[in-house]
Amino acid sequence: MAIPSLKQWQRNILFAFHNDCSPSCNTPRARTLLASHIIQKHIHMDTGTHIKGPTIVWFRKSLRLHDNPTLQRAVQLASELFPLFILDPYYINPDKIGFQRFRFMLECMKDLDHSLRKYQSKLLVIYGEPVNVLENCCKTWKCSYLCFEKDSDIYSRNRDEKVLQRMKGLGVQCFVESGHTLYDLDMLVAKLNGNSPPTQMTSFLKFIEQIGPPPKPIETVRNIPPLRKELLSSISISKVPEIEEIPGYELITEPTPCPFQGGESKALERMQQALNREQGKWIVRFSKPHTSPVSLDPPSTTVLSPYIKCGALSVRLFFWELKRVEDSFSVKTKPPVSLIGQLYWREHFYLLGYTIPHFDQIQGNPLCKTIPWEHRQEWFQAWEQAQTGYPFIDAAMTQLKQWGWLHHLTRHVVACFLTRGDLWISWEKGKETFEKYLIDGDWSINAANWMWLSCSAFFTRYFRVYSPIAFPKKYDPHGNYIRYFLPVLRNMPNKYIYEPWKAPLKVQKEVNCILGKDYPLPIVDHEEMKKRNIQKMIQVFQNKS
DNA sequence: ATACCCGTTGCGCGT
DNA sequence: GACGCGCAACGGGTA
Ligand SMILES: Cc1cc2nc3c(=O)[nH]c(=O)nc-3n(C[C@H](O)[C@H](O)[C@H](O)COP(=O)(O)OP(=O)(O)OC[C@H]3O[C@@H](n4cnc5c(N)ncnc54)[C@H](O)[C@@H]3O)c2cc1C
Repeated sequence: MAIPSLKQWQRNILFAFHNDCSPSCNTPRARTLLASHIIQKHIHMDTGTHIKGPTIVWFRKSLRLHDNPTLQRAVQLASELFPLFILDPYYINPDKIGFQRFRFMLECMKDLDHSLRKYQSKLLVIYGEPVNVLENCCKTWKCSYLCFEKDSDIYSRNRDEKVLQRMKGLGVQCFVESGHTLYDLDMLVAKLNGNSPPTQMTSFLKFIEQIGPPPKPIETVRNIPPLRKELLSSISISKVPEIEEIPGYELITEPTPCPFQGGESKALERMQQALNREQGKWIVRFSKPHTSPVSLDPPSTTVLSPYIKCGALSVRLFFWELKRVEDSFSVKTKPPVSLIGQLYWREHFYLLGYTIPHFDQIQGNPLCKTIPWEHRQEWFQAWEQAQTGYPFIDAAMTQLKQWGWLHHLTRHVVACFLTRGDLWISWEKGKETFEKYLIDGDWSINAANWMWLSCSAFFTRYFRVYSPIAFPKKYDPHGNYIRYFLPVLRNMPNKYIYEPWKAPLKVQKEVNCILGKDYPLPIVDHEEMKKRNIQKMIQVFQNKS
């Protein structure tokens, strides 16, 4: 297949756009509603006062039909519905979004498209700067309404602000619905009564206890109106692209297949499997700190994070399904270690990301301790490129790129190693790497956890340092995890699998792995760096108090 | 004001 | 697959 260049691709899309959307359609339009205003209430709001009109539902996250308040709102308003996804050039860039992350998102889009087609509709996919794309679409389709889900990260909030401005000018009324979090974040902010948000889990739990449980999921939307014929039959404008068709990704070949496929149907299936595991006992015994970082088939946690991140799975649905299972048992684990507890961690970090300025960086972030990290490019590269000489670290960084998902404790070990444990490099750098490669890469959660691990916020006991040797050895004495991701070490004897530099040359030759040639020597001495860095931490904490 | 409690997930050693 | 201690002493919340 011929791969179009970025320019060609844009041209094709614009061409298709003009051909498919002749302004001859004669649909009702609420011309009286000139002022665009945001309605931030949840779904039960009365739409009876609004005349039906052509409506765009702009999908960004929430790539699902179930429990989707934004879609429900759009369907209520629509005389004609345009399900739209915009491929924003800001994101569509292999330096920002890695192969697996982008692949996963495209699979979610394809699944959504597939579901929409059952209603004679489909996902309209357009490449371009969102504000301009939306303006074009609204003009061409003579839209009265635009519906999208509330987003909380900085880029999205700025983008959405610009969109609202532009739509106001066009007289298109916008509806912004909460849906990505358990609770509407603005409702939580209001409940703070001007107090700063909780920074500890125990305080957060008290805070939401007084609010009560999150809303129950709403009915899956089933009355999606058909898409107008010209658009439905057009191939060029609408097709969810293959990853090879995207400029910049065409030459990247998938290293190994990632075991996780995107999409709402896979998400629901995966959730069901988790709920049914050991007839629910797996759920009620779940205790996060006791799950194993090295189990791969199946992993010891749900791996619902990439689905939740894309909104292929609703957190409220997951919450209430967990609640249902828990209610049928008398003995169960509790937050923060339980699975519901994990959803509370997410909510907690979302609220912080929403309210704390510059949450994703050190500068200007009132929660983040300023630690004098020192950037060493060769060390950073060794970490990122799985060349540290510590097999567990390198195996983990290989898994990050191949699968786009790591167990929580594996994230701990590599994050600790990069920052306070060994390399003394800023968590901001590590966060960027994670953001790029993780299929569940999430602005708030990623930043919060990096601050946690680096003792920059929330957690301060800096003498608790993960050993890249002792920690994984507890779970995996034979190093099977390492052997799986680092084939070069596959035949290393158990005795040396975590510390191959200790293998005598004779052994190295026998197993065809010469240190410094086939596999790197360790870039630092962990014991030495740990001692030195704890001393640095003592300095930092003394100077501050 | 001050002391004390306790926090999802450390290590290495001793018992 | 248990637990207690030193490590050297964080910090928000509560009494
Ligand atoms: C340095 C670092 C970076 C991280 N970056 C991300 C990220 O970009 N995106 C992300 O989703 N998670 C991130 N996490 C949190 C956590 O590691 C993952 O959410 C979890 O491993 C996902 O696997 P799971 O779905 O099997 O989790 P489960 O244990 O099955 O938990 C269920 C859900 O709860 C939520 N959750 C679980 N753990 C956390 C947590 N610690 N904080 C907030 N929410 C949580 C997730 O949505 C997850 O899908 C990071 C952790 C660390 C230490």
